[in-house]
Amino acid sequence: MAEKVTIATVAAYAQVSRQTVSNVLNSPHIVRDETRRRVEEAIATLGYRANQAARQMRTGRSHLLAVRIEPTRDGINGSVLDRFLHGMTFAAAAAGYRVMLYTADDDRDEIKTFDNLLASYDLDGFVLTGTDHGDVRTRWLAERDVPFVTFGRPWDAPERHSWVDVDNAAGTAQATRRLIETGHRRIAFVGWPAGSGVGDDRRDGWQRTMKAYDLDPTGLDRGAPDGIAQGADCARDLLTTPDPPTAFVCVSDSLALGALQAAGGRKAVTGFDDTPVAQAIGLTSVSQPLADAAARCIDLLIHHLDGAPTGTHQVLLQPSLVVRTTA
Amino acid sequence: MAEKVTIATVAAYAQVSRQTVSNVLNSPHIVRDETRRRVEEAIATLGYRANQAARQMRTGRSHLLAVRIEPTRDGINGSVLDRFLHGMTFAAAAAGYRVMLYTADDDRDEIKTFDNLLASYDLDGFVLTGTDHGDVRTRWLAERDVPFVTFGRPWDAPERHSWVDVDNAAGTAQATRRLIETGHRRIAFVGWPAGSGVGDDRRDGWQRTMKAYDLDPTGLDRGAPDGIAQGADCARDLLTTPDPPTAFVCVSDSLALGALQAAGGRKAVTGFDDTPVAQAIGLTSVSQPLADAAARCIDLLIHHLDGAPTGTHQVLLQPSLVVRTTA
DNA sequence: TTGTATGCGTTATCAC
DNA sequence: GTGATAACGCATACAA
Repeated sequence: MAEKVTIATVAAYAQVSRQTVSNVLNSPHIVRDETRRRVEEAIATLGYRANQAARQMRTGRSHLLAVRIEPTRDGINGSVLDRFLHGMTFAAAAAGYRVMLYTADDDRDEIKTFDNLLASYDLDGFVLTGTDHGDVRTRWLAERDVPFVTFGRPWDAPERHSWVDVDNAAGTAQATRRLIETGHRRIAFVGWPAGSGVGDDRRDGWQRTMKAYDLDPTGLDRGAPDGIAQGADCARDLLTTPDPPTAFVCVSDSLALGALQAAGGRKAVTGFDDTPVAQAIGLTSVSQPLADAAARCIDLLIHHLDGAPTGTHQVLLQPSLVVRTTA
Repeated sequence: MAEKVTIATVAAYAQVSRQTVSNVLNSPHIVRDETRRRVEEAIATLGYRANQAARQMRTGRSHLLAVRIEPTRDGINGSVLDRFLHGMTFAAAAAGYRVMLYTADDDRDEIKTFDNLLASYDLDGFVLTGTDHGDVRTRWLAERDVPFVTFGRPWDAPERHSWVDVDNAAGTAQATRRLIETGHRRIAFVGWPAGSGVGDDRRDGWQRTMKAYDLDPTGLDRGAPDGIAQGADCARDLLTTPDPPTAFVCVSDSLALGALQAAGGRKAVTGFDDTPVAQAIGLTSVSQPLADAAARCIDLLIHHLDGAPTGTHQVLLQPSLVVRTTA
């Protein structure tokens, strides 16, 4: 292991005081050019890197951001978080921050973890993936003035805090439009039961587009919990109606896969999230710009950290339709 | 925000010196029972948690572990890392450690990141997922006495460092046996090109099992880079031979999916990794005990950190075959 | 512009 | 068994 090189080491090497080294690092403009060059050269030669722990003790900032990692829930949607995490880590590193992981069983447990993380590691901020109606976690954080950004907007109060989200409605609208343009008229929607902000938003996009083209969505709407079997059930149910649909816009790749199986491949189907499953079976799906979303989350969070803590910011990103063989 | 509660706060509340509080935390046995109880009560009442930054400055240990997060490579295998990360984070937290993420483009870049992380954050150790022949990363870490554990064994020198791995050969052996027991005799292997430790190991499991049952594997072995199209190509190639196989043991779910498509669903197929794709389409696949593997990695790493740095440890875990509809 | 002194919260060394 | 003191590496107010 290389010797530990501190500010003192650099100072001695560059023949200046420790303070001057600190100035070069934190307020370069107040140091004379020639001195600064000498110090910078010493830093490079010695390979000096500031010790975060010491810096944190002094400044109270850890340069650490936290995000929760969830167990792959229903299996099919796990890669979404994966891509988001990678994007976050990359963007954070570019800004001089690091990402720390934590797990939690539920909201109450997560709040307990917030408390621990804050007390022990002095975390600078949190990125929450997803938020519910009346989220207790965001309230807890806000009450304590802990900086945070959510990926997913708060449905009950859009401007309460900063968030980044994908325009879900635009995604399903795009899928619906594509189906209409390729000749379909009876286009069904296989979604989640009403009540989830994201699901309702995606339903809206389908419904509005249908109406915009003077197509009647009545009776073409089904809702079920996420899952392949549920998607198949919904599709079968729709196919047995008097005037059955010729295409399905689905709220997730899981439901889409089910619909695809039920339809025997003879109907057009679109999914949502562009998961590996969609890529594997050639399912046309709405793709979220996850790396971009992650980067914007980091941007917003760091903006909160660095700049004035005044006001919140919202970012709405556009998804894109990845056309494959099923639509 | 609650007031900052330090050792001094606790000491004042419990009417003892700061040092006594520290003793209660680090060497409880040398403190008188009654005093210890009083201090512990104060800690609980005040909700005191040790400040990691300060502790780290003194002890040189950050209680931080790092792991690399990779961009979902070929799409289909992303969830494996996801599950592993969750398991790591969970196990680490239980032992009082936290997991930090980093990204890297290649080995050289990763080593640079090691250096930065070590210098800036005083990381306690690394978990590397996967290791190649003559891995420069493990050499770099070993040379500097940085504790690390790999998930995946070093193929060139099995006992050079501590690792946790899954018995790949046992996995394909199990799949092959299952196919033999259900009546198949011509069982092909769709693998990766020779040279990758993992791929060769999985091929061995198939080959050995065939021979154990007096079945001739000659001519039933194909190798291709990972991918659905490649799997389909291999399967088609095998199916046009004079005595075509009736079943395919595949080295990955991607290749298995391709084989499945090429065989038109009329042949038995098994995959490897039990990815969401396998779950979605009902593909029989070998499942790795990822949460367990992650926990063992953490165990080994912390053992290195706490205990004597003498000797290395190896853990080989058994995979299990998840039987679905394709075999 | 540069140098000096001080404290962040913790633990280790030493007297008591 | 307990309490004072120093030190970890850094950044800031202040004096030179």
